[in-house]
Amino acid sequence: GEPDMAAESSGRVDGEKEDEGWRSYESVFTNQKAGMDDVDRDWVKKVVYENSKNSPHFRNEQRKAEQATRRIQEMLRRKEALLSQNQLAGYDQSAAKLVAELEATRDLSHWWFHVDMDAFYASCHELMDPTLAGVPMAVGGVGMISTANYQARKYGVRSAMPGFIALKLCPDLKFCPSDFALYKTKASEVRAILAQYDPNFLAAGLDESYLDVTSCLEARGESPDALARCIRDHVRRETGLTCSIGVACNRMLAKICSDLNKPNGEFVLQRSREAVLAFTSSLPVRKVPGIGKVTERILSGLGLNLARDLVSRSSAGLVVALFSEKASGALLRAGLGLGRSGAPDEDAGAGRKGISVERTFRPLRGKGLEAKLAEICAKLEDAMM
DNA sequence: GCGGATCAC
DNA sequence: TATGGTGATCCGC
Repeated sequence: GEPDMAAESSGRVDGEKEDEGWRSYESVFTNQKAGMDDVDRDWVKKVVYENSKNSPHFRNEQRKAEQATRRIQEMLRRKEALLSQNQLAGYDQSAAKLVAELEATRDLSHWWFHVDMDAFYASCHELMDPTLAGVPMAVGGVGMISTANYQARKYGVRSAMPGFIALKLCPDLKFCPSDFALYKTKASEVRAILAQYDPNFLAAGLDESYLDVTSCLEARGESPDALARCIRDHVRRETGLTCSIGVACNRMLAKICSDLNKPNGEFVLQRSREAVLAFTSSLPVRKVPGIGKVTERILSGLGLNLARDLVSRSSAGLVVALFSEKASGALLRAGLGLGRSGAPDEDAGAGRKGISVERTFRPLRGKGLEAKLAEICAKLEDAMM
């Protein structure tokens, strides 16, 4: 069909240009994700763009992107001002001091496991109906997908994607409505197993847990690799679910590591300063928890693409100069590969600090807005009881 | 103290 | 046809 395609694209009506907007439309659906190595990203990008470009949602995304662009330009202006006034040297000095202080807090004495269930919701449904495992399937509906199995990911279908767009990418996609009772049941089965390796393990959502296995390893006289394999086998044997495990000296690094050999794999980062710094030297900043799409763009604008760049002699001062104290501290820590390695803060998860209910609804053109508000308030009232 | 922005899941 | 919901934190007013 190639000649036909060529004829079609050259036979366009005069003055009509093919819409190339998709090339610059960086939706969240095209970045690298586990199971999506073989996806034709340009094709996905194009399909998402074609199905998005005229929607209110798209215009809102554009508004947000433009605002981020202005923020980045403002930071770059401040950088140029500092450079032209030769003020960076002072920041370089205070940054060097901060980095030294942070380095002194490095703790290599723990072994942390981050256990991350593979495509958790989708895998739960596959357990209930094994025929689902062989076909592309997503949890959710035409409105929104919360996760997709690996069959579906081959087509570019992924979490947080609207189902109607996923259907364009994969017309045979099967949907499973969410079943939180099922996920909670399976999650507690998994947690019962993990508690055998660290009774104080830290659950992060239904499908992620952090385990401090330092003492467990000593008691068993085992290597981290062997224990990770043992836990994954144990979970699979007793629940039928696979997981991936990241192993490192702190929770931040362990979390990054659990993603590296997903699904059904593990990654061990050796417990030495050299190994950690070598790791951050090739680690894209976007992999660091807390650095999202916007911060990645800002850092990229400053020429900072790898975590180690954040603490380099030439740019740590820039980070300190341009970001707030909290933000720069977090960035420098990330660059050094520092993270929490002690027992989880007692009062950190002490209690919920807020409660909210929100609903998306179609435009009401002023009519029925108060009724809608009352309805949502009633749901909030329920949630508070 | 509040609302907007950002981020994670 | 059509793009979720909850909670947390930070920051600038």
